[in-house]
Amino acid sequence: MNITEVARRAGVSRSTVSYALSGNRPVSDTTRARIQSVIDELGYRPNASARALANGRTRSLGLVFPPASSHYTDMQLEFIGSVAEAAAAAEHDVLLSASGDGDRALSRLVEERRVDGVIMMEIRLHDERVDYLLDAGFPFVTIGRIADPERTRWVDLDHSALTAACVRQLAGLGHRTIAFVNRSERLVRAGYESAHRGLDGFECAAQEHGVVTRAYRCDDDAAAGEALIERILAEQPRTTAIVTVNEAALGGLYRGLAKAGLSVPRDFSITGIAASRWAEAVTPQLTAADVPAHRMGLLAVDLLLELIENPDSPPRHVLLDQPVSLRASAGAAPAR
Amino acid sequence: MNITEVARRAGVSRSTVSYALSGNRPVSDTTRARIQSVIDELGYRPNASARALANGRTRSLGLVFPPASSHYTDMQLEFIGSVAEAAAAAEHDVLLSASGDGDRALSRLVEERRVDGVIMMEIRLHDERVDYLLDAGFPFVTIGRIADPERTRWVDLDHSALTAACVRQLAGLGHRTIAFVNRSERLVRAGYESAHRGLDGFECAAQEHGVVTRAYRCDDDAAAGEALIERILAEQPRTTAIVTVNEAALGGLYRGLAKAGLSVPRDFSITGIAASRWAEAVTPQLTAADVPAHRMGLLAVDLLLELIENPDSPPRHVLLDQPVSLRASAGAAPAR
DNA sequence: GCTCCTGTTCGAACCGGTTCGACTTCATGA
DNA sequence: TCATGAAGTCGAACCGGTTCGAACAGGAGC
Repeated sequence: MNITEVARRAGVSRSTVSYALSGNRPVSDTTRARIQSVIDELGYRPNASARALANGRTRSLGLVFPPASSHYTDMQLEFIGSVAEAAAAAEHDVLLSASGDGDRALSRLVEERRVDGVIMMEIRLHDERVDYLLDAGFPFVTIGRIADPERTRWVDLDHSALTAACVRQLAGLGHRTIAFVNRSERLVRAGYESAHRGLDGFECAAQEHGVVTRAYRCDDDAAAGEALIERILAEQPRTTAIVTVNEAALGGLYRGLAKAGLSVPRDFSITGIAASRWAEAVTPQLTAADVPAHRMGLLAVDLLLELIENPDSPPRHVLLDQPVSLRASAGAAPAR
Repeated sequence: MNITEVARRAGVSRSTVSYALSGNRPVSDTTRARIQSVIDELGYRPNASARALANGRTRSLGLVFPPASSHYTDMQLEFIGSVAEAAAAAEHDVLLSASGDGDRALSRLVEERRVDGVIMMEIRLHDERVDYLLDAGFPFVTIGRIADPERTRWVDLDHSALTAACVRQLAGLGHRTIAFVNRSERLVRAGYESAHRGLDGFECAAQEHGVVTRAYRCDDDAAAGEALIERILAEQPRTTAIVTVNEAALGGLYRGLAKAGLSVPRDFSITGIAASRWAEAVTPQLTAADVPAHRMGLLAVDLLLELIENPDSPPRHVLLDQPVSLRASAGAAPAR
């Protein structure tokens, strides 16, 4: 059941079938109807590889995400889902590529022309994958932005604005010593964008409000969070609040506080940036800026498709702000 | 930089280049070396679409997962990641397809020959997608098994054995009234396999141990879990323990118990099946069978690749058991 | 010296689509 | 009446690989 068979049964040439399907040239109504009835009868569907070969468009998008060695976060899952959904709505597929530094997987996608464009997650301030794609002239959109963001297309959450908002809120509640719980050592070292900008926003706002701060890095799991609380309280006992961007450690942070005999939010406040799922799972629920992963996925696909359609269009990007959802984990600083 | 260009520069025919690359026919060492040096110089990579068209193998696998309307679980994320990883190791790509009941997306993958085979998640006991693929004679592996599992290939966690183990453990601790927290109404209604087999295992074991039970369904979020606890305690006040297969509601269940003034595990025990990430995030940590999502992903890819290589091989499947990780949420039944 | 075999290479056909140029037909306007 | 053009269709070339059959060379065996 290929196009030749359809043409034969409809008594027309292969090109006429093609034109009837694509609409790229006029086909008479009667011919079109005859072709359509053959197609319906046979259940014909054009072969994707052949079509891609002929017109140079695969109609799939690459989604490059970090390999399993690093822990996944809920934000990533939601993001992947929304990208798949948005792509499907535009009749595109999504090709997953778990590609780390060894960018074999990425170059496979690009150089073998498996996809028309790429969405990249877990961007670093200086990211060789971005340089590679720019060099190759291959269409791409990043989630997160590199240090010099003007030449590229991206969707990003304004992490520094959000952590700053958290500090501002805590300062307003009277907190004077606040700790920052960042992502893992490995990610920070690698130059992971959101970790750095989140920290920047935190420190700037803290300085502005005359708050004493200390920043910590924390592995992406509950055990690390629990251990970190102990360390924070030992190193800076006057700490009365935390701003966290590490949602995977959240449950551990809460447990650590409980173990230390601190009740949230009476004795200790905690805020940050997290997927709403995690923010709502902990008790008391976390006052935090929710990561709009779903919206970011849709936007990334939009931007990429636009770029693929029109390769010469100027760089575009979207910087998302996000209100802090007031839940129950931040309160007035305890009297001391 | 296509194969013609490589052939021209190496002074050989296109077929010789092809044979040098594939090894499907002998090529002299000197010729091979000449070709290789041209390839290195040009950075040539064969075009994936052309290759797929010529030899009928796309070297990609489809991964069909539920659409975003239903909530994603951590198990799914880990699974997706490990599938991508295993596929990459075998030089295959993974094509995501968020396909619900309207199986447009699935038939696109299959009929347009975008993939060589399909892995399907969220299997139902009676699943029309399975019937469709069987009819089409298309290679596939399911995560979870249909009611009549002998004809198909699958990887499944033995949910009934696991929930039974949870009941057995709780019964041994003296609990006499135990509630079961299942997945959402929608999923159960749809015939979602793990929900049904989990419930079966729970009820059989309960009967065996003379335990009073009641089964509830719960939406996949914290708020639903919190509300459910209230309902359970109202409808069956003698309940002293819960078995849950709903990891997304877990945080809410804990919160509900705390709100009711019940301390875990002193006043109330809770066990179940959950991704270890969630089990470890709650306080006290959940005694539960961990979902081996990573292993399941690898196995699914193995099974599928084997089937693609050898389409006539007999159905194979893997039923995974999993020990219950003893953490801190289950204890002796309170004296009454 | 001649045949046969093996190793190596080439040309052509093919996979299943898309697209370009050219050829009919037929209606329109001068 | 005849040029003009638009609508509709066809054949051929092309996208970039793979694979089959045949050709050719050189060495072994007779």
